[in-house]
Amino acid sequence: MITLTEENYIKAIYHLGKYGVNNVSTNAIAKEMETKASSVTDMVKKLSEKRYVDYKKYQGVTLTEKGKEIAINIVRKHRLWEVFLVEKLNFSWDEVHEVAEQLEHIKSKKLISQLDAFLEFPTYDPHGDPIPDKMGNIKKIDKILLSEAKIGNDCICVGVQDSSSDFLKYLDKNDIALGTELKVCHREPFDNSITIKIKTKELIISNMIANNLFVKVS
Amino acid sequence: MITLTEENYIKAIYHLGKYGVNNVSTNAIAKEMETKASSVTDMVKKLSEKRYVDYKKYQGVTLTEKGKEIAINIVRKHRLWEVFLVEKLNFSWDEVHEVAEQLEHIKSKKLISQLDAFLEFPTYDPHGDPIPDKMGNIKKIDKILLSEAKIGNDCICVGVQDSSSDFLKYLDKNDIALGTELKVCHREPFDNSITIKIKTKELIISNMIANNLFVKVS
DNA sequence: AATAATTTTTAGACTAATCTAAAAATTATT
DNA sequence: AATAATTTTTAGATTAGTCTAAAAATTATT
Ligand SMILES: [Mn+2]
Ligand SMILES: [Mn+2]
Ligand SMILES: [Mn+2]
Ligand SMILES: [Mn+2]
Repeated sequence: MITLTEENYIKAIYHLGKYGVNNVSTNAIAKEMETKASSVTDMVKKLSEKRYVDYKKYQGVTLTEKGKEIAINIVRKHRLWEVFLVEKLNFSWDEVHEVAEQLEHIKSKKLISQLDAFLEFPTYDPHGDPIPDKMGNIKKIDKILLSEAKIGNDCICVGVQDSSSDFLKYLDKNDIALGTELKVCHREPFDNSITIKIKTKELIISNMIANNLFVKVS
Repeated sequence: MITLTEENYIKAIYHLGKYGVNNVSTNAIAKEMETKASSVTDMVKKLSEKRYVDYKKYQGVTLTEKGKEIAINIVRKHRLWEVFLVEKLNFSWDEVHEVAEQLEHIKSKKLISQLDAFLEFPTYDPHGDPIPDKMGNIKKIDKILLSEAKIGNDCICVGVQDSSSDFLKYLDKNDIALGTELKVCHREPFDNSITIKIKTKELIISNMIANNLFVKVS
């Protein structure tokens, strides 16, 4: 049996290892899990014994196939629940994460397959993140950060890097949602802020904002 | 903060104290929780310190107002989730309990109030048990056990005492569901089995079955 | 190559929840 | 009222997960 805490560690390792990093460090995990490095070492030993990770002292960890499978299944559950909360229970996209963190640990194969069907097999969650299918396959889309778009580009918002409530509320306030079309008009060399145009309205956004919004150039 | 385990103990004490028993014994709790009496004593002390129960050594426990509130809220969540699973996710009534046991511990006020609204404020769960409202009020209906009905009574099934999978599947097999109308035709003195008529079909059911089915005499 | 800084691991302690075995209290039976 | 049976509590261990402080290993800087 796998515990809730083990699941959370595996998920953290998965997220940290996602972008090419294949030896996730103890400190990185500690930061992600908001715990101490010594606790991570203990847990990592246990995960290693249970064959969820490969671990060599001082060398960090990588998920085994078994570990990766578990991680992807948790991510699938998390994102399906987020869709449910937004689509069926009228949550806004900045309210769902916390609840999904709890719901993702509910153990029932049937629950998830029925939920998936009930939601009509969604492929993206409310933040534009792909939902792994039953087999663990994840659809990749070619999105770039708005900060990387070129002047003159016509873009469509497809996701967020950061899904903190503060950031999502900022987007709401400025009428930016997934699917919103915008044009990159100008980049200010001094601070890398950019001017974008949504419909007829111009808006200046900081580099930090642009660094957290994914777009597709159309 | 209240732990998942504490919630389960409080719920067990609530269920055991429901029918007039006001000093729930250590052994009764141990049996309900499938644990040892010594573990119960430890937990009961903790619940007492946290003011969820009143406890005097060797005298059993009763829930405080605070404890009762928590218990009722868990029951509310459990039953709402059961309705969700049956109505929206096509679970059958013998499959929901186990999953609801997990879902009842999810902590989010908004989740439950939105779920309640989404389900259109149901008052009974799939087993005929009343769903407490937001304020903790529980509707009482005058149901009796089928074993207590008199010969000649026209009845309608309104609930089950036992909601084990075996019992519920027996009912399914014999086309007995909540809302099913039946007439009590005969009681066999030897074993207290009774003959009932559903529509035109006669069926003999054991005393044990009749003891676990709630009906309303119409 | 030596030293300094950082990261990681170990050692030992703590809390929550559980267990077994034994002691104490209560309840039932003679 | 004394004894027996049962229930409940205590004492002492165990496991999961966490922490602080110190030791060991790795990496960076001179
Ligand atoms: Mn999320
Ligand atoms: Mn998300
Ligand atoms: Mn149930
Ligand atoms: Mn029920």
